Amino acid sequence: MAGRPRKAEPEVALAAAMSAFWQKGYEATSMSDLTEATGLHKASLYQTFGDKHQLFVSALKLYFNKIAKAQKESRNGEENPIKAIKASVDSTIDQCTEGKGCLAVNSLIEVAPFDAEIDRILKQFRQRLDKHLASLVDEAKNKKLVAKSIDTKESVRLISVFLHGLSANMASGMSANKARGLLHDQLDLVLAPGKKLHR
Amino acid sequence: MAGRPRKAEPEVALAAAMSAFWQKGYEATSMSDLTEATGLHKASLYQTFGDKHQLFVSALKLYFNKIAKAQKESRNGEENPIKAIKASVDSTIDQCTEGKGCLAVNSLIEVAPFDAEIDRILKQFRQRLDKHLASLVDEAKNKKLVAKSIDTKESVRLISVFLHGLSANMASGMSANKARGLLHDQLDLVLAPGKKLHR
DNA sequence: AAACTAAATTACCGATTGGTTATTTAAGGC
DNA sequence: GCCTTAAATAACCAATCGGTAATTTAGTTT
Repeated sequence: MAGRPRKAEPEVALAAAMSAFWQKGYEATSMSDLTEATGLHKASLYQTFGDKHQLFVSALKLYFNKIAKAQKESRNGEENPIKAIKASVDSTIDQCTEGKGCLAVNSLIEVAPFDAEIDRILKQFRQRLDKHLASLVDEAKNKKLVAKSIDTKESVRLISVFLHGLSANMASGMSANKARGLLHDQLDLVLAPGKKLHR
Repeated sequence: MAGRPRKAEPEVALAAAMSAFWQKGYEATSMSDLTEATGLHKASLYQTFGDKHQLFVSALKLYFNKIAKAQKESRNGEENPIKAIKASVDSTIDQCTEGKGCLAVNSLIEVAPFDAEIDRILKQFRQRLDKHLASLVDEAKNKKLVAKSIDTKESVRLISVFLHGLSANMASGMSANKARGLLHDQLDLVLAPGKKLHR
């Protein structure tokens, strides 16, 4: 019934592959980069995950689960929806690494324009994150912490686009601290227009 | 003194190469893509522009001249510095193409993290654009079209990061119109906080 | 027309690419 | 101990990669 035991759980290898794609991008990551990162040999990778493209899709989905999980856990009992919003977007920044940025944004630029499947996955994921943010904004409006006149969808868009910009900047060296600072200013502008920036 | 005449001016070939890099990115653009785009044979490209990396550097610089020129021309006698700011950032959006985004932002993510020279060039270019924006903001402050309490550098940063985000979104399909709309909202938030968004 | 010169072209290079096939190794079931 | 099963491995593949050397073509100069 059982054959030779595998040297590593597929999830562990997949996490390593994700990290490799994250660091170098899809095109620049060769199969030999992936074997080095995972510790598995080439044929084992093909047997377990299919070809390079399928492996990339799986890595992206793993990345999404990571982000979504961090986003959900970020609230952690926080009652104030404004603080919950801050915690949520902060967790997104924390998942970006200085010098690597966000795998989803990187892929949006590098591979989505030529790959309908990746494009679909990325758009779907973005929608999920945006809807989560929107529900927090609506909650803040209900609790009168944010003016009713604020357009929820528009506000989320302004924050979301800004996050994309921060990811691009972190990919080329902006520190997480700097990014968080800018992000908080953006949040204040969008959700509490007129409030003085904290600098 | 003179040898065989070239079939195309180097600038024309360079523009074609730039377009190829813009569409597919640095890694994914092969030398054969470049020969096809330029109409020149491989050895001619090497003779005229050096290797692939040097060609890419030249293409980036051409792109910058294009953007900077469009930015400067965008004012075109406009007296109102607020309108000049709008025109300036609009010209940046106009240089982004739906499905391609901005070559500089794409390169910031794809190649700058692994290429010190490209990183240097991109940072230098970003500084030039930001300084131009900053001078327009200061002008607006002097003419009392914008509150003196506004922090120029911070405002420019918020606009610049937002532009990066728009580029990422345009690379994966956002229309130029949509981008311009979001950008104008962002400008209003940053430069005229408290003003109602126009939707 | 012969000499000179620079661009265009062809042919070629070793290395690496993504991907496959055949073989070996290491476990459990009988 | 043998058979089965599944994972690891090694050997191999055509195609393409970026890059170069040698040759041909098409002009100008004298």
